Amino acid sequence: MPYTTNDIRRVEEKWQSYWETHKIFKAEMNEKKQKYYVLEMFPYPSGKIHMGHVRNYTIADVIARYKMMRGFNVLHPMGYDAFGQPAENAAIKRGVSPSEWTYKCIDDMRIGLKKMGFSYDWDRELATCDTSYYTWNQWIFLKMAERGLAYKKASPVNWCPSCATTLANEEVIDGACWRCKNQVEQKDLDQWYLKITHYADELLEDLKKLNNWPSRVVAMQENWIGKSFGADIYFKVKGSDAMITVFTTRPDTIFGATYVTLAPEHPMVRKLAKGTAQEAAVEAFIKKSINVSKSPRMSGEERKEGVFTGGYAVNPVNGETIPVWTGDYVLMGYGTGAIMAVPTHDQRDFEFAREHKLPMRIVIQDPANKDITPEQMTQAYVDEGLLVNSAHFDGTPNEEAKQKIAQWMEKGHMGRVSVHWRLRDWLISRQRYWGTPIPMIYCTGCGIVPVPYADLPIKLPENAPITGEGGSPLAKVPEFVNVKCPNCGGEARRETDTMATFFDSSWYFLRYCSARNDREIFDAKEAKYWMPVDQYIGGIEHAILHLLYSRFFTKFLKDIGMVDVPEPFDRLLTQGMVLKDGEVMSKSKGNVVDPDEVIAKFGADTLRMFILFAAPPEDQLEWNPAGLEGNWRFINRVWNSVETRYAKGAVAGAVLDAQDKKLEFERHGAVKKVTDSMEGGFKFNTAISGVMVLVNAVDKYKVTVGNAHQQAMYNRAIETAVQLLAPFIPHAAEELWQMMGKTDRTVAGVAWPTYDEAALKTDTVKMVAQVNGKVRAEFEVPCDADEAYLRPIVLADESVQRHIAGKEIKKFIVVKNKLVSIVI
RNA sequence: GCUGGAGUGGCGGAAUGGUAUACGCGUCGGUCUCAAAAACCGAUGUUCUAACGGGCGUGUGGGUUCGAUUCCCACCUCCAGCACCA
Repeated sequence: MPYTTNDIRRVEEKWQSYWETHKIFKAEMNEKKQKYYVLEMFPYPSGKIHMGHVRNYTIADVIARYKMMRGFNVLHPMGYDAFGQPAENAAIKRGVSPSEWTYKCIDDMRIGLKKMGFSYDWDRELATCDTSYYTWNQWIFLKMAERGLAYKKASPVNWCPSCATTLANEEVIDGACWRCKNQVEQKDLDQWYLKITHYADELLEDLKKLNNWPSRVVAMQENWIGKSFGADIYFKVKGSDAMITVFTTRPDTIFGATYVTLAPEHPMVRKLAKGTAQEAAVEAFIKKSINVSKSPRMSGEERKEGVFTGGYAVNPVNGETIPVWTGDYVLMGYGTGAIMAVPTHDQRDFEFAREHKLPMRIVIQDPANKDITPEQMTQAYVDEGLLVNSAHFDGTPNEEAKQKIAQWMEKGHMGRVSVHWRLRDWLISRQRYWGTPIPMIYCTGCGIVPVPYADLPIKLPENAPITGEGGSPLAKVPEFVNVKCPNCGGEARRETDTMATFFDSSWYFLRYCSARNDREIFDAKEAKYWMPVDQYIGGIEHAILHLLYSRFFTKFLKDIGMVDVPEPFDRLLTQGMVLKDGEVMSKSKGNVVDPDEVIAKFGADTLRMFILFAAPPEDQLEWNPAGLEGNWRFINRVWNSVETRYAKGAVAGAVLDAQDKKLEFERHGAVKKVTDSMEGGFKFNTAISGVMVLVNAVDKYKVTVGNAHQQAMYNRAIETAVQLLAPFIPHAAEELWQMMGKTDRTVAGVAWPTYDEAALKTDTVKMVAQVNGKVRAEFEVPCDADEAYLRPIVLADESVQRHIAGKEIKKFIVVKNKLVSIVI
């Protein structure tokens, strides 16, 4: 009887319900047991689960089940990243409330997750839009505000006119909104920021601890934080007391500075131009540069535009007077918004200088081209060399001069050694409804007053008009806005901005540690036990922001004594995309495969197995219906083997014949292979192939009718195969386990099989002989045979003889149990 | 440009110094059947040869080694991320 579609449905429903009612996967703190925390990046509840979710969570589930069989106390929770804009869009489009829409989606997702048979502790399920969760967002915000890490600042922000909201720098991609792809504008607004830069050094330093993260993720974070060493240099403005501070990573080139360039937004630009012939030109240039959204300015392909400001500055190291320009290739947001231009040794300065006919001076000599003049240069010389035209530094190697000149300037008050970062503070204000209200109050008398902790939570009002236009919906709810000042009792207004949703996902892994705690954010003792997350699994798209923010929050919560780990995620696995016909599966491309349909036909086990077997977890996975059927066939073969050839109660004898030994060899070998594949970085594809090899051997093993010994040998081998398959195809494994009469425990709770090295040793071994690196013959020889034994046998071989052909043997190399290499 | 990764049969992939292509898919042949499907058995890198046997073969070119998919050097191609960050 094959494993029919009806069997699949019956078996899968049976075991899903068994696991749930018996709370097989409930996690409880137990100091005596070693814990293992497996976590997948929780989903945004937008509807049903898709193949990307299925892959992500199947990977996590196999790890969780495997670790449980290995005896760990496993925490494997699930929840929903439930605040966000799609809920508001749905509200506008369909007239349902964001809350109603979101909870409906959560219900749909939960059904999909349960159908896959994932081993979650459902008692810890959470949704970030629940008041019981976002209360603690507000708590964290207030704690940060107390320490000056949450602050309000008027500043130019990225404004998406289509979404009518501000965006973090991270949410602007090539000058467009990451969500709606419309052009982003610059606008001055009062906004809340989190001071992530306070942790810049720690966030960078501690990357060294993340040895079990993919190197590219670490590299991306390093890049994003962007620490640059160099010097700030002070240029006096000619004819005034004003000063321009520039930042450079190349203080060794200071004697080659032939002009200074300011970002168009730099406050000195207008001051310098005032009253000069350049005033009108400068004004026009500022207008043009600032109004143009960031994208063309940042694209790097544009010609470098700029104008002379009309002012001059003095190079502090040589007293030289040089012109001050403003140019669009200098960014206000990095460094000091001002640079010293050294066209001979910086490609951007070189292009700008050529474009605007500015002077150049060589200060680092190209050893291969010593006599070149600036006029002959076709590009900046940016490699190493000795300093020239640099007063008493002439002849110094430039790498050495970087430090020497910076220190010399610092001593002479011409500048100072400095460090600048790319990382900026995190803008979290959103003019949106479906998010956590920021717990702040504006009082005309007292100014900005934090909501007292006792007044939390500040609940989202249910009746806010959501139109997608005209700013924050909360501002249109008078009962929400109008409030008494907690300080003086006078009339006051609530903050109507909500928090960016990345805030919610920056600490949810901590909430899972005690998800039902209604007295505090989480139980510190539970967090101490469960943290850090041992294995985190998710998409590469979160390599920078989500992971950086989570690391930031963990460091903050450590500083206030809530957690004791410096980093939240010990190991990180970034799973690859699911493709169909070479393209990423997506609704917009119309090439999605619905997990539900696959489950209906082949079952969740087959789907799980296909996804794990078809590619290593980090690689892209090409959807392949034929492969899926192959995996279904395999499950069927195992099912048939148990159903038709397994017989309970057989007892093995003590003596093993050659066939028995071969089977035991395969059985122990498979345990080793699967265990090694799991331990060595979760190579599920090779783990599964290991079980397939065993099943092939089991099928070949012959049981003579009535031979109890052989029956017992057979039983043992197929039992091991089912155990090894339990993490991968849990439903079928449970059913087979039961069919084999193992009713005292579920296979999910049974111990992972072990192997015996002795069983992997055979009496004889096949060896090959190479002559000059080419295989010429095969031999069956006793295990561990040495050269004295092998030499006469190998040399007597006809094929070996032919290839030696009377020539002198220079070397005779024996690699134990593998090969003999003869060199002639 | 910078950073990270990858290049192996018809396809997904395996092997991290020792018989390249495990395992699966596909294809071909066979058994069973009135027939088909399913299932099972066998073959399957390429090339020369009637056969026995041999040559070639892991992106390209070098190197180290008795032996290289694996280590080293140079290059090519592709993918991903960042990008006028001074």
